[in-house]
Amino acid sequence: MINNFKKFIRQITPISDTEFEQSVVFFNEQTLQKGDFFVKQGKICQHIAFINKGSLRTYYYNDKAVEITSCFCTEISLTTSYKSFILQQPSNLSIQALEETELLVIDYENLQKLYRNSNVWQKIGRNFAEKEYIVMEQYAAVLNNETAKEKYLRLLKEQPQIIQKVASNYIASYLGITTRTLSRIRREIKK
Amino acid sequence: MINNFKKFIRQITPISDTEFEQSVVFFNEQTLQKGDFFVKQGKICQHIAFINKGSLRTYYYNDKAVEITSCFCTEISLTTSYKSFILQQPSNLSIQALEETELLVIDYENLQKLYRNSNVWQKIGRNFAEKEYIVMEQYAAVLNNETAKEKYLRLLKEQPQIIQKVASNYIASYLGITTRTLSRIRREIKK
DNA sequence: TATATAATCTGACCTTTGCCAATATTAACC
DNA sequence: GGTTAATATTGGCAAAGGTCAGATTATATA
Repeated sequence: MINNFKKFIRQITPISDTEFEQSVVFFNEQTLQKGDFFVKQGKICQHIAFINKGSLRTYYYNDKAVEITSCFCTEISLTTSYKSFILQQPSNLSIQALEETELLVIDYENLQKLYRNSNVWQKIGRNFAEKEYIVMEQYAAVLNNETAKEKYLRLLKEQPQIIQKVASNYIASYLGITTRTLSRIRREIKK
Repeated sequence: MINNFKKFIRQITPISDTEFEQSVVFFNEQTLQKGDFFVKQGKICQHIAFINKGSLRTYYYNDKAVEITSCFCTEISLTTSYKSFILQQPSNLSIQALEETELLVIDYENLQKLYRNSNVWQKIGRNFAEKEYIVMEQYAAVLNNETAKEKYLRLLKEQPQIIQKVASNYIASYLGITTRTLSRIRREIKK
């Protein structure tokens, strides 16, 4: 787990073994069972996690009280209820394990410590924010420009594992469509 | 202009007059006339700008070659083609002045210098990325959950100046609707 | 294996929005 | 002030996608 994390970090920026060792003590291993929550709506999100194994789903309730999946988080990436974490305000998102999931977790205070004391960690933090931005920009462009079918085909291409693993109502809300439409699309595609 | 910028920066993080003076030499003032481009699609975006006065519109062409407005940028905030700037790859966005606009501009190399030498600027950089992320998350949630009418009413409430100032086809594409739909909505609202 | 439970799919119908072309309105310019 | 060009609105129709309830399939449990 630690090694995977080190590799992950080094894809972002060089970091010496020494500095990595000194930093990694602020992280804790955590295992979630399927259905366990990493973040619960209404609570302030205090953690960022590196996903070593497994996957999670991020969701919220919109103004019409409909559950909307906003993200599927998979191995060898980071997850958090980012807005809540940044602003230290109650989360509108919940994050729930889709299967048994191994995490390496740091809390807000310790991360601020790393930021204060290390330009390397500042850079990692900025890099994470930048990447999250790019992902979200792409997601918004898709939502704004593609038809239901196009969105589904895109997901099928870009994250086929998700479609295998995940309930269809989750997929539908992630794509901004209803299960009825999803079902229609699936039938069409079979041909 | 410089003073507005200093105030703006100090809302993000404390910075001494000395450090600010030393940093601000890396920024250049620039004025755009209505219609001038700050960024052109296809070119690598080399700059971030503080908008002291005026406003700009960010747009791109989607897969169907339809022009889509993705952002309206207004006074006392930052603008850039962020993905292009971060990855130093050709921009799919263009950014164009909607009116005469005063900018304070820094280029990529100089900003990297500031990042390298200053934890304060690292923090400013991270903060900018975080904010952009939050804005984009909100935009995606709106696109995913609201009807054409709801989106329009939201814009009317949150950025009424935009609706005054901007051509309706820009507004429509920003909201992910057609001008036909926008026109229908406007008529409805008149009552 | 039978039964209960949950997930998915489908039919019938309805609403919203898109498309295209024509018209009206506004702004720009000589 | 009249002409031109750019913007905005509208009508008619078609298509995409939503709603809801019932049918079907898959999954879990006794």
